Amino acid sequence: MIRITFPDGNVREYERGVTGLDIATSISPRLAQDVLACGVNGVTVELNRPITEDAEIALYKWEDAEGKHAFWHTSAHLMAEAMQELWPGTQFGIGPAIENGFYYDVMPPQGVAIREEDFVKIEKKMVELQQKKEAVVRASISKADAVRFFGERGQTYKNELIAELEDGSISTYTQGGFTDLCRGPHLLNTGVIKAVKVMAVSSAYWRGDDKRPMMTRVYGITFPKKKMLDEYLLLLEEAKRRDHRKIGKEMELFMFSELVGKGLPMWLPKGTALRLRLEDILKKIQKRFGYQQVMTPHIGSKNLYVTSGHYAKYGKDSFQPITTPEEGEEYFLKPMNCPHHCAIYAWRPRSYKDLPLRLAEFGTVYRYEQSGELHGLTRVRGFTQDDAHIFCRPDQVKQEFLNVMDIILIIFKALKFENFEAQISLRHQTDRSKYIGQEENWERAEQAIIEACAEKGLPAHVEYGEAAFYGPKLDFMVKDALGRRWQLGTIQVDYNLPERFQLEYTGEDNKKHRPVMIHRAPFGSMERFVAVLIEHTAGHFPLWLTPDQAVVLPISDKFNDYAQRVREQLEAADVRTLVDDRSEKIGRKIRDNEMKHIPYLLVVGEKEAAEGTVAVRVQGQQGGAPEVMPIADFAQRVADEVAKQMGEF
RNA sequence: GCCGAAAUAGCUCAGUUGGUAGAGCGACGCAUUCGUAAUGCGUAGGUCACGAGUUCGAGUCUCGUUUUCGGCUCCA
Repeated sequence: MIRITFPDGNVREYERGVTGLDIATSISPRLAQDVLACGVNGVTVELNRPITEDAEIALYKWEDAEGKHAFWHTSAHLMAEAMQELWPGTQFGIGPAIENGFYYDVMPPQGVAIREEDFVKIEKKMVELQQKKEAVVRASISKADAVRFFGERGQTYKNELIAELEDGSISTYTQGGFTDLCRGPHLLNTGVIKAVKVMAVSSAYWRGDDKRPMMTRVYGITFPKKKMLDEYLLLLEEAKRRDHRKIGKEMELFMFSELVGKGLPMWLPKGTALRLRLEDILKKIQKRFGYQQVMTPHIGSKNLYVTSGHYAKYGKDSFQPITTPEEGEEYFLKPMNCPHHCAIYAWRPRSYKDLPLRLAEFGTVYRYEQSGELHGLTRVRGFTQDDAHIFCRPDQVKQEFLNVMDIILIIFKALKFENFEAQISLRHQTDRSKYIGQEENWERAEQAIIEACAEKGLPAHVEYGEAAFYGPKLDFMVKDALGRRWQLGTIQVDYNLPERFQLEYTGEDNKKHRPVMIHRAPFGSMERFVAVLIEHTAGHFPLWLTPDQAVVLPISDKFNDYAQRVREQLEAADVRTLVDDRSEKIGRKIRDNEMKHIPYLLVVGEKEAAEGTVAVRVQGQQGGAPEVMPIADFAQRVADEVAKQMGEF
């Protein structure tokens, strides 16, 4: 008998050689039906793997990441099997499960190109194969046998993978007529894959290397129930509706111009209004936290970047220098604000009494992003960071971190960003050759970050080896409508720039010391933040942010003048309104969703015409009578709501 | 940057084997003054992204360029 420990700490005894499925069956038939994979001492394996010694076990269902992973990994094999049948001679690369589904990199036979038209064909074949309910069989195989097996089938990519594996650790999985080199784990049977959808096809280099052959990457997703697929597709539709590029256009927030240049967003009046409101709020908070606003030029001399070290590292891969009539004079568009801020620090001798010195700037920077990387407002070539640099003593790092975290959390909370993650990036645990700065300072800063997170009760996961060479950092990631993770707020410790710029302060001991620099940007960049904010709220911004708080809608042209007067009164009371003197057109606009992001609809007309009243309808409210109230009351209502939303600040 | 797809009116899109450029919405004008997501009629608006080529003839076929989209790679 062996002892099996469950996640809740329960222990049960089973026969030696018991499988995950046996254990699930012993608990309940329902569980046996739902379980997809199991974890044995932290390693995920298939359900029929015999367990031969005492172990901690976890049973994974669809709801668990591990269960989904096995499900999709097996689905990738199923898709490969389908492609092998459709296009014999297809060579297979790798086919992993990903966050939403799976993909398989394949090299179709000469003359075959997999296109969107083929998706249905692949899906049909997958369903056909799935209905055979083929068992997925694992086999351990020697390296020599593996080489022979895949060699005979012309699977050169597989052979390349095998070459890197250790003999004795190689396994294959077979279902029906398809055998794949794979570590697993997999489902026991393809029969549970009830709903399949091929999502996309694109290309990817073999092993991500642009010197290697270009393979066809086919993306798919599968579910144990048809209904779940339908729901997922609906979610994707919803995500498309929330796309910041679409809403940005609808709301007239920003634009791009081929004439101006790619990746260079321009903020339209409404977008600018929204952005300025965000900036104002942050400025207000920063003032409270002892920041000083500065302004610096958009370009800097080559020497500035040679000093900072950025020239050596990025000079060739950035926007190329601006030259002047003067021989040998070169300037660069600034890719970050730090060097300028360092220059401000060095402007005059600093005392320990000056620290922490917190310099803030909404600084527009220019980075030469690869053209294929550009994406709406989330990845652009010109953007504005809500930047600040804190120069402080090493022992002040923790307190400064706590303060910055406060700022970020105030903002995230006010905007109801709950779906964020924090990541602490520290040095590699063993290899510390690439890091600059004193061991003692690193140690102290890393500890400070960890402690600061703990003190704020912020769940953060630690990534070793992810720190920049110049210092550890804490990043805040938010998910957008499509589940993509975007880095927004960031706090980074920097030992490098103070060194390179020879920054100093005079300490209590009357000796020169080197300050620590902290980079921080709660929003990250205004562009990306607004993009994520749009997708997060689907364009329904908090009342204090939205460019138009209300539409004043005359029921007929007879009331145009009245609507105009109502608007004036509201504007005088700081309510931002939009008015059109053609009621039916407004109606159409709203129906066509051009104004669906404006929170209030104010109808003015005869019934309400008692001078000084409006009929208030909340956007999205269907039917029913609007609420009639005096104009002043509405203005008060908006003011109250805004005050409530801004109470945090 | 690489692979693939796309680009037609302000917006969303149609345009069938190459034969005079289309719709809905929007804009503008006229009429309507009507009762709670909303009227009718009309007008203007396009070098079919740009540049070459094939052809009697190109939105449609070929090549190049630009931009956008989906991926890859990269990311201070």
